Amino acid sequence: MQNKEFVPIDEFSDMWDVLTQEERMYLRENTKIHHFKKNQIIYCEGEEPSHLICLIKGKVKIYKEGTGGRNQIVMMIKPKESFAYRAFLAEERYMTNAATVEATSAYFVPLKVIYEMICSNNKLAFTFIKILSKELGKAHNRTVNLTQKHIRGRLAEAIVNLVEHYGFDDDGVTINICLSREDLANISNMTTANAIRTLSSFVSEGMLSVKGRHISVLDYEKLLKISKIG
Amino acid sequence: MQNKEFVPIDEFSDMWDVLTQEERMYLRENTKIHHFKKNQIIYCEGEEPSHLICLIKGKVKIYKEGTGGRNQIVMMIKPKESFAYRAFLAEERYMTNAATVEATSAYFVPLKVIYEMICSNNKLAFTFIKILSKELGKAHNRTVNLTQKHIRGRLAEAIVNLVEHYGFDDDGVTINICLSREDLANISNMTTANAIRTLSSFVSEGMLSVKGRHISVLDYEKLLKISKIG
DNA sequence: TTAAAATAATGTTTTAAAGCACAAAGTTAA
DNA sequence: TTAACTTTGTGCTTTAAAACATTATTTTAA
Repeated sequence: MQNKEFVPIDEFSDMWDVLTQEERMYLRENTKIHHFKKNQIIYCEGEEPSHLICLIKGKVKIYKEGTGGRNQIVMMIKPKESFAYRAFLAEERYMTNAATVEATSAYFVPLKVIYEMICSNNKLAFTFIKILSKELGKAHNRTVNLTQKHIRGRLAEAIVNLVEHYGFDDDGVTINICLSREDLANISNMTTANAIRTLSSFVSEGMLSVKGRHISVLDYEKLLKISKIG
Repeated sequence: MQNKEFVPIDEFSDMWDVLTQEERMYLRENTKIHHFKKNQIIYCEGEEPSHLICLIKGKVKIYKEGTGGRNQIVMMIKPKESFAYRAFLAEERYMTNAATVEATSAYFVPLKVIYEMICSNNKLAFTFIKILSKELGKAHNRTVNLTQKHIRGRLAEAIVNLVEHYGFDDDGVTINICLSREDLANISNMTTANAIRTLSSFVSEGMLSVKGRHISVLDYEKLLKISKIG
């Protein structure tokens, strides 16, 4: 069941540190690995949740389809993070879609295995409580940011969040994620044309430099300031 | 510690059904009751969370202060619901403010008591997991609704949500909550003037009738349709 | 290696909603 | 019972962002 290329799931992400040796084995036995190409859909709104997914490598966007084909990205996932479990825990169907933004490998754990372990291991239950509480706080923040800030503030904040989440490449300035202008727009709640325009003005103001989809941050302080003022 | 006017907290809200007899006693012994007048602030952004609050009677708004004095109401609380615990579970300070919208009584339970019980009672942990998961789903929905729908859709949706949450008075049409136009605007992400205007047009279109702050729903289907189309 | 498609870039027009200003009606307080 | 204040209601003006249109530039595929 385990792939020899990869370490076992319980050693990969520290969210499983709280498991007993027995539980770790149980988790390993029930974990499978799946691979996805770039821009592949992992799950869709309305489907029944079946697995917790823990990213090994690659990047994933979680988004909701809005009116008129405009999507809203509600969160971005990076390696070691898990997703696709919320709907199950709420006893709902998926309310979001998940798609890769680059080639991706991930552990798949049946949600009933997760459920059993949450029921028998308090510490794991608390791990989920904490993750969900933090996510809920972020979601409230995002709502206010996206509804009250102007275009420049929204894009600046989106870029700041990408920096904080994915960090920089070895050069120390290039953000370690490549997104289309459309995805950038869907994170910042604006049209693609406006994302392009606003990104260009950030470049001409000397805050960023852009090479295709690679964004480098030249003046982080200024970016932060714009993201706060709105 | 208990007030004779009110039933014990564990009998009042069914979220405590999962507690053992011993835990119930422990909960009761540590619960106090507080009373608030209309428009009183219960807690503020930045404060250290100390108590879980369970509403006995009255209504509470949870809101974030936005730019330029415009607040965003992120949720409304009704009797039997609990709040003020998210920040504690996420090990953060409050990110929101809470204020009464009418005279309110509430149970106050120290969060360390809640923490102890979550750690010792898996079922209670799961209760919180489920509540948080559902809230997170709602928050994602709200984000998309508030960012993508137009004014009429946003207000219609806000009113639909109020109906679903608070229900009707005995007459079967008047929504069982009275909010200022400003609060209505702060739920639907618009200016007060636009809330007033849009509400008036809903009235002149025969969907609603309004007497001061009392809103009656005359054509729920139409309201629902507008809330969905945007 | 050309064609087709997707993505990026820019200019122009339109519009939804904010901003502003002011009046009327209710409330609260002195 | 005035006065002061808050809330509600409207009209007018401005503006931020969407919508639309068109042209480059990449990327992908045939």
